[in-house]
Amino acid sequence: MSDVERLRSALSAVLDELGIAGVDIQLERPRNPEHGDWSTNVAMVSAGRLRKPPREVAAEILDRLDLGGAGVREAEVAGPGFINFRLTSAQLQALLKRILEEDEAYGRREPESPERVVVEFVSANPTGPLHVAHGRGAALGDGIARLLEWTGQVVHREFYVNDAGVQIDRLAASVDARWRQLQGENAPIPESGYHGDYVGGLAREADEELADRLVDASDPDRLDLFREWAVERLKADQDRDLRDFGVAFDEWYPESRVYEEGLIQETLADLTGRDLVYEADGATWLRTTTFGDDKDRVLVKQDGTYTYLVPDIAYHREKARRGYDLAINVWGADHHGYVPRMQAALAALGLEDFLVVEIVQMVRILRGGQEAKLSKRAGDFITLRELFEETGTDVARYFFLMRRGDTQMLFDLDLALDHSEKNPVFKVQYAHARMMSIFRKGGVEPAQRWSGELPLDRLETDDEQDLVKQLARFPEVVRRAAAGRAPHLVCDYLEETAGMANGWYHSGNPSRNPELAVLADDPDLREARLALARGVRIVLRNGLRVLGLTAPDRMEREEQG
RNA sequence: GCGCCCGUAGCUCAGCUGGAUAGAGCGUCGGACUUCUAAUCCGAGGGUCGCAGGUUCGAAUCCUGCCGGGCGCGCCA
Repeated sequence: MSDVERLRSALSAVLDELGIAGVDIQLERPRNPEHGDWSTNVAMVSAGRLRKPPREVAAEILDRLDLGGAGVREAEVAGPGFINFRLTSAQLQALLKRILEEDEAYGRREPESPERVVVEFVSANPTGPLHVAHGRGAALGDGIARLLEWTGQVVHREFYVNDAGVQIDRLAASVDARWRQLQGENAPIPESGYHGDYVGGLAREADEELADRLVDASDPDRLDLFREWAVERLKADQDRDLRDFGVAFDEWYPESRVYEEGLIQETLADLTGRDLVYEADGATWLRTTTFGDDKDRVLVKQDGTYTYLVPDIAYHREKARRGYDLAINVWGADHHGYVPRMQAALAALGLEDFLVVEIVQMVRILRGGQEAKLSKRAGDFITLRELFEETGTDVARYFFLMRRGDTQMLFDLDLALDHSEKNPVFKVQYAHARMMSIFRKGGVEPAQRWSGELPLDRLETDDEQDLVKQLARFPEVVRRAAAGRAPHLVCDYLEETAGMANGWYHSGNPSRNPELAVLADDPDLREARLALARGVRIVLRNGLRVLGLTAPDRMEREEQG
């Protein structure tokens, strides 16, 4: 049982005695250390029900509380009626022991009934290289997936491949135009086509790989060849870019499968059966307004073709049929207006609350204080690969994750390329490497699991006790980040933890304060501090893993010149 | 015009299921420093939380209205 849980159950018992069971017990860690390790507002919340002033209620609660049993050293009524608690040092030692015992599992949880969650992200059209905005979606989607895994959910990472739409026709036409140019024809790329330099490269490669099949092909056959070849080729490129970025999908679900497996007809029949479809103006409409959309939506256009909504509904209906409890989609900001109609359509199928959409806002890249936009390769955007090859994958991922996904972000390339501790990624990784360095220096095997008794009562300084409390917060940070699908909370926590650990380490610089050094002469003190260093190491490593970053044993010095 | 997101220190951003004196990093300023290999460390200054109302014992946080910025509002995808 953790420190909070002990305290919570003790408080709960008292509330029972007072006849106000069921009051929501909020325990929080006060910002101000003078307010103790834990603080609760239960007295203020229940003052109304007891018809007594909050401070009086607080005093009464304290009177009945079994402090020792709750792992509390002292408690006090403060301010308008807060009750502040300070933990016993035995309780602090127990917290650290738990970290050392759980080691690689510290911060993980295993719920009784795990949910099956499909996280769909990136889902870029296979019409060109991935750019930085896709990178943010990739980092965030994978970060959310990892958080859910750490909280015990069963996660499936899925990429929806739009291989059947108009965009693909345009891609094929663009490659075809480039190919005909190679044959000496005057064949301009269609206005609505793809004009990036990479299309020329595709045409040349297709010419080599498909050579003989192209020569005799009719115009429509050649377009089909290009369509099929280019989609496979670009999909493979995207997959390679993502893997090199540390993101691996469990499944690439092609839109064409929705058609091939007859899901369109099934879905339309399902909706029609629910009396939610009607004909008007020569088109077929879905009554999404019944489910909160601001207007009804067309399913089948006047010309008899489907709107993009149809395959999308069919696809998400299929996700539910595949047995997932929850679908999380990470979408670009340009699709946010699409969320209400999609959710309305799913609600129409009895799938309300099945789909959660996380919106990823735009990324601007800042280099040398100026906004960078141009890329030689892609024409009008910076590719994801260009970015992470320049900064390294750890840095790029972290920078995307350290901001909330739903706000626009400025990606400061100068800071990303800075290898000092100004760069938050390196600050955290240095702190980890620093602990590993101490282990090497101290002749300790870091992988070895802790067992037996440790003289943890020797951790007496404020820095040390604060650090233990900080490490104890980690599981709660993971839980909150997962619940809010907000990896940036983990980044904030890691930076704070690294800062505290670095401060602790530096204060023990042997040239200044040898008595504070981790590797102290006193064997017990040394052992206790090494245990704390190991706790720091565990939390930083696990935190970096949650984010999908490496936790280096040592930092490589930059090459000269 | 309507909808969504945003507006917090010079800059980039946390904090937003209401809680005690609003935080971090960078930059600035002032001191130290050559190691427990570690590309430094310590400290200081810096805010009408866009504006105005409202709810509340208590509002950066919730509600309303403005102002400013971004995005979206197709029988396009």
